[in-house]
Amino acid sequence: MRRNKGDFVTEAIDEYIVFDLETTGLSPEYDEIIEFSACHVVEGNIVSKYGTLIQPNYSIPEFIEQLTGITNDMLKDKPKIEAVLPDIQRFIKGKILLGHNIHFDLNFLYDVFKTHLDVELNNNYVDMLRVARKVYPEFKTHKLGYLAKMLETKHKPAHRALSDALATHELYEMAKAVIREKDMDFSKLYQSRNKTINDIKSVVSANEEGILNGEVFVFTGTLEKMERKKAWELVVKHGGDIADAVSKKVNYLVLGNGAYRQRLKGGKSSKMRKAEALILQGNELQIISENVFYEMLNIISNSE
DNA sequence: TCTCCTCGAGATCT
DNA sequence: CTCGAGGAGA
Repeated sequence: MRRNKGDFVTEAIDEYIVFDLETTGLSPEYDEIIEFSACHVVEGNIVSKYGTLIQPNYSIPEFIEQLTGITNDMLKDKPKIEAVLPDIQRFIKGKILLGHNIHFDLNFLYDVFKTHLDVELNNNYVDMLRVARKVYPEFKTHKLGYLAKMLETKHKPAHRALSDALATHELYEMAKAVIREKDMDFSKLYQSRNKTINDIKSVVSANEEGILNGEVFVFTGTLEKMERKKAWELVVKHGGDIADAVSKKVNYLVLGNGAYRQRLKGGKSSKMRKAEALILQGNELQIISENVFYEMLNIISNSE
């Protein structure tokens, strides 16, 4: 499933929805949501809560029953996801979302929104995991349970949606306090080597009607005719999107001409192997040469 | 030396 | 996904 999610928020925020899910497993594709809990926080205080258990279509694995304490028996009279989705939608509408390793929860939620409401979940979000890694780099791990123990949160995570959401809320408020004390620049929390990609996305104005609209590109190998940065700019200018690594959301892997020739001799980069694996799984991803990329943009290719 | 790039290892969610 | 080590080339 192609996901067009919101953007991560780089500044400290005082109003948000902190939420957590329990699911039947780790895969948004094959597993289901069995519990949703969320709190609306304004200026550090919880002003309202919403939560519900959810009956899945398939029974819960025993491992999940053990982990969460949620049993098949507990869910047999509970509403199905379709029935509670409108309430969830109302509760989070227009708000910034906070969660621990939030992409996990966001992906599940995104998919059910798309399937049952035909809506793309595009709320902006903050990932407590990323914040914790930057604020507490000395910690040996940044799991929710470990953070809660080290920082002595009042609410203890218990692999239940509400307890974990409440712990995440406390941790975020604590992290904001540390950031203020140490005068850290919150926007820097998200800086990585990926920065150049984000820079280009924010600086280059995208053409909404561009010929690459909705297409996601990844480059591998050195390009012959221009710097990779320049190629990224071209993609964004034509309405496309760029990524650093091959994943299911990627539509095109562009091979620098050097890599293309190498491929003819059997040499393959890891990006290429990953792309081929995804294609075998039925994903609509194409591997194209640098020259074909220029042709897509109507830039005349004058070699070979 | 500097910059750009690749690759492997380890992490987090249920 | 993110980080660090190390290659390739200017």
